[in-house]
Amino acid sequence: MAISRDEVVTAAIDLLDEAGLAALSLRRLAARLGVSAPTLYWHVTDKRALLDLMAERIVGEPAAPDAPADGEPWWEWFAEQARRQYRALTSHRDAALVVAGNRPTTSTSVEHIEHVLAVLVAAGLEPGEAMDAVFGVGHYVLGAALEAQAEAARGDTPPDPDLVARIAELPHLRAAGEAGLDVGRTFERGLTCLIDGLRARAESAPEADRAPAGQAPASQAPASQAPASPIP
Amino acid sequence: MAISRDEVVTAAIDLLDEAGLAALSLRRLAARLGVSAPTLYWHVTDKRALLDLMAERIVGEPAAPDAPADGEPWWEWFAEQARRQYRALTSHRDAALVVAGNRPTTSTSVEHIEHVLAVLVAAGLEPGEAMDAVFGVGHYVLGAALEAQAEAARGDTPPDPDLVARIAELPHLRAAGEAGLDVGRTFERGLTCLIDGLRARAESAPEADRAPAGQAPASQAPASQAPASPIP
DNA sequence: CCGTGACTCTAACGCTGTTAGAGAATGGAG
DNA sequence: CTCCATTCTCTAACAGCGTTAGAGTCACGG
Repeated sequence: MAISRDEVVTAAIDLLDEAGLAALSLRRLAARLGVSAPTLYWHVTDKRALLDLMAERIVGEPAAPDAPADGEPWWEWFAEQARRQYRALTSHRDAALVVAGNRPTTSTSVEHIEHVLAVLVAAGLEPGEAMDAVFGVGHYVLGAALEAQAEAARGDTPPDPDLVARIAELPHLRAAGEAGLDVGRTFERGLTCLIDGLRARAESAPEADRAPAGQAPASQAPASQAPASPIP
Repeated sequence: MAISRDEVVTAAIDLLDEAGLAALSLRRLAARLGVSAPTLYWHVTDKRALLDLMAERIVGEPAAPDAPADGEPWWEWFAEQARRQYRALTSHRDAALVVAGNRPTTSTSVEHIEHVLAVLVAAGLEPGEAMDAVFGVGHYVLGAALEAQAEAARGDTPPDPDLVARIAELPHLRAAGEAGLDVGRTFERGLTCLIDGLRARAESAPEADRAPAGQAPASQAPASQAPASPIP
């Protein structure tokens, strides 16, 4: 019947979605493919290598535009890239853990990174700064996705009553709890801060370095109006 | 001889440092304690629970000051909190992975979070915003530590020559590579962006909410002078 | 018709987390 | 001193894991 490597990876991601990372064993994966466990070793060198392939496919899923659309400011476009990655990581169960444990420097995405760097350099950043910005946003997105899924995995477990009692005693913590916690909003707010800071750095660079790419000069402090995303 | 739970956790962290997370098995840990493997189940309910305890101790290690020192701006103090956590996570091998996979809402740290919230609220943030700021910085720190340790774990493996050849063809990526990559500097730059963005948000809040805590009004755009850390 | 490569199989190894249940030490009560 | 309960540790064993060795099947080109 001859299964292919892509089928193995696809089935592995399906199994991940259904049962989670802890239950992703080669024997179960093989059973799902109607095959014996050692057979998988013909298609994949290792379980580790399989996880690498899964991570590569998961982060490679979102087909992101390589540059801002006409009239779109670079920072909004950059924030959208981050949101896309966040969605990719949170749309599969435990995907953030899979990506975190495995090498993220996939060879196929190298061209895409180049395009992102081009946009950031055109916005006024040094190449090294642009690289650090890509990494920095990547770290933030990964950490946020990780935590979001960790909380989702807790889910059923009821919160420690002693803990909630102690929280109720502490005024700021209680006020924050009453304001409601939403992981999506938390992600958006942090992303906004990060990109606002990046924007300030880019705009403080000498004007000569900058291509007139974006528009809307935004001569004031960047965060005070029109942040990357209008979350109240 | 009667070993204690704290001894188990200590030995587990020592073993983690020496051998890494993959080699942290209950049998090896028991052998190091001069004890049989099932004995550990009297001190700890689960391996999962042991990892939780390890995570709790690791993130609880840095004894951070609960408020800015006299004359210290809140943003520098806040950045220092983040650096402390980053150092805690990177000073033990695979510590970021241990923390990532386990519940971070430790009951002992709840008072410390309250103090951080108090400082951020005094700086002009709403309680919900302050909570999101704590989470956001936490996500960033975790992601950065994760990636730093993943790269450290690669270490020996030589980079794919085909990949470096492709990178050499792409101008911005090559320029970024020539500028040199340093995970510490990447972390600092991202942290600066995040905190600058946060600072802008705090300062755009109505003045009435703010206690006259910090100083140095910084009436200009926050990022352009004296960012949280002076990395060139 | 035969060989060669692609693909799959069974059997097994050493390791893992975890449980059952039996023992040794210790310390307070009668 | 004896007895009992608690605390702590042990051996034996289970099911499952990733992984290797090596033999077997099947299609296809010469």
